[in-house]
Amino acid sequence: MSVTIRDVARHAGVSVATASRALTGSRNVRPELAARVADAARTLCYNHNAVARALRRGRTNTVGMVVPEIGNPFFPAIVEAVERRLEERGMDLILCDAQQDIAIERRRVLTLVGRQVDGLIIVPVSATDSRAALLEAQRSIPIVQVDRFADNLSADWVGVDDEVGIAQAVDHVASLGATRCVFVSAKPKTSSAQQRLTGFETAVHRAGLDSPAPLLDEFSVDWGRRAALELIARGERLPDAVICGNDVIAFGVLSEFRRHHVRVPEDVLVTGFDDIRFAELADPPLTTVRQPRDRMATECLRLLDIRIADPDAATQRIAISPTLVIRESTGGHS
Amino acid sequence: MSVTIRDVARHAGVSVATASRALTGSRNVRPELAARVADAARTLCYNHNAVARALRRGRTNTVGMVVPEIGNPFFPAIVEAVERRLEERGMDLILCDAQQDIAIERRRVLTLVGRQVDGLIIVPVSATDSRAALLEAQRSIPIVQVDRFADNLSADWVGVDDEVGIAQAVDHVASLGATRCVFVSAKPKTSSAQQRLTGFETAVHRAGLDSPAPLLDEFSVDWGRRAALELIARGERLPDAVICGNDVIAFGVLSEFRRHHVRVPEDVLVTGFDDIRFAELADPPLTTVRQPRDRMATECLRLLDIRIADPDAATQRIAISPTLVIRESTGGHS
DNA sequence: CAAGTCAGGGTAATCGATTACCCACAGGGA
DNA sequence: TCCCTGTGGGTAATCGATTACCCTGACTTG
Repeated sequence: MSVTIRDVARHAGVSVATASRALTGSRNVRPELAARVADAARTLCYNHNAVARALRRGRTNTVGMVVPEIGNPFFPAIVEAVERRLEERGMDLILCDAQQDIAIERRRVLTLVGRQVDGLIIVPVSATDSRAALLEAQRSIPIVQVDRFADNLSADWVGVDDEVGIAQAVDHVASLGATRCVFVSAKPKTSSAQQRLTGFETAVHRAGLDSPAPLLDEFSVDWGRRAALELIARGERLPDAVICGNDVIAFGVLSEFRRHHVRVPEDVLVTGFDDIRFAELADPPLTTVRQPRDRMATECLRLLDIRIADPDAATQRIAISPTLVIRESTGGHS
Repeated sequence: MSVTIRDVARHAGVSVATASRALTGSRNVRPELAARVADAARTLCYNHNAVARALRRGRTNTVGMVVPEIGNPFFPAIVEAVERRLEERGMDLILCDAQQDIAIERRRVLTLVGRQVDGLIIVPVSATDSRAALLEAQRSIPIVQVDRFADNLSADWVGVDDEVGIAQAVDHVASLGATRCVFVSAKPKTSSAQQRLTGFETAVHRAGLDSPAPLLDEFSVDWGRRAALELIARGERLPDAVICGNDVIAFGVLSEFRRHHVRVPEDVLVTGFDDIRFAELADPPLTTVRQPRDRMATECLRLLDIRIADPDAATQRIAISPTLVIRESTGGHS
């Protein structure tokens, strides 16, 4: 059914070795023969079998990527940046979704290893529970973590400095006169959630702000809504500012505040984290901490290159400083 | 470096055939030996080489998927639904982004073919220009198109009935008293854009509405903004309703209207298409046409199964009826 | 002119897993 | 007892491309 290099070789009247060499350019071939091979390949519509090539070469020219859940727009944004970089160098990306489930994540990772990808880029689902699978995979292929990292794992990482990012948000609302400031984020099951939480605590302490107990559950719109409802339902005075652990939470908060006629920024300041594409389209447009995705993607592939070249190179953790983007949810002007 | 089935066989003191049979269960093996093999595999941390298996079996247990641009949240939503279905049956997904570029799309498709995926699910970038690559790929593997389809291509398709969807939106605004109704969408380079356009024209005609020339460019937030600006800049009376070709355009329109103090729905009604996750979080929450993504994913895999089983089965086009979700952008209540 | 070098061709080993094919042996039936 | 069948084991072919290795002939060089 499928056209193989044998067919091409026969059609061109040369050996398979010559056909292969002509097609891949791995060695010189007399121009005349090369042309015959090229013709044969074209007329037969030859398309090389990447599986066979990968088996022989032991490399696939492909990197695998696993994200916790593709439904959170922050991840497609990273994926997009990585894809673009890979595209430039003619490599492919195999993308997998872990559906926020460490069992699925593990299966995906092992599948990618079995598929002989040249490297793995992963945003781990959990700080504690993703470790095992990564440790196992690491014995076979280079791994670079992005955005989040697993605890106690000696693997490269690139992300933003979450503590600095949250501190920027806190300092910003403090400078606007906020004195009571609540943090709505995810349970510290991921490194991001952990670091943003400690970042928040450090920052409010340093700024001398009053902060009720943080509301922690998960990075979702729905949780943002429930948290906002809870704040409203408490009946006490609303905080001056709600610092959200990421943008989707902030979306939920904004939406629920709007529904209950809590005005942002007049009554409460709200900030997010990530600067996903829709942040500037929220009502009001969301002040948030921007993660420099292109920069992250570039660094990420650089780390991967280094590790592919030398699996024993010292592991690096690169924390890029994020920037605060001020919009109307804290009174900025659009 | 890597543990192979040879190592497992040696360690268990059996032949590779037995090891393979024990591990895959492809034939009976004496329980005692099976246990030895299982032990060996466990202690050596054997992970089968999917590349070698694929080469031998000619199947990969994997489907490939190509989407026009993963940045548009509608596509990750479809991907998510497909992934979930595949996960249920223990298959993998290789996802690629075509970056809205038919050259890249072509490369991705051929890569997937070369990688021997068992089937290909694609949302074609262009109605006219995606055809060639798909035609070529079709000779090697089963293809199912989702959401959009390529012209003159005999391939399965599953999507929503765009004409019906747009008609629902038009009828809805007409029932609310709108008499002047403008369509903001993408140039008819994709089947969706084409069908939504003709759907719009048919519907306004049938409803006897007045409609200025449609504003057509691309499915992006930015175009939504520019289109809204243009409507405002014209200086004439704004239309009663703006029907958008998809949700991201509607987001742009809403955002620009808000910036210019055009009230929605009081001054203008606005509708979208797709019902992406953020549609209900827009300000005001967006009335839109919901695409039943799970249903589409299910149908899509069903079609793929049929085609894998019988490559010569008659091609099917399944148009699912979408439902209108009424929210505040047309005066509905949340 | 002999020896050495090099370019370019072919043959066959190789990557790792699966499986077609063959063989030995046990058990059953005539 | 002899033949037949079924079970479970091993050996080696196989998937398709790449490439190690070998060989031939042309060209250089002393």
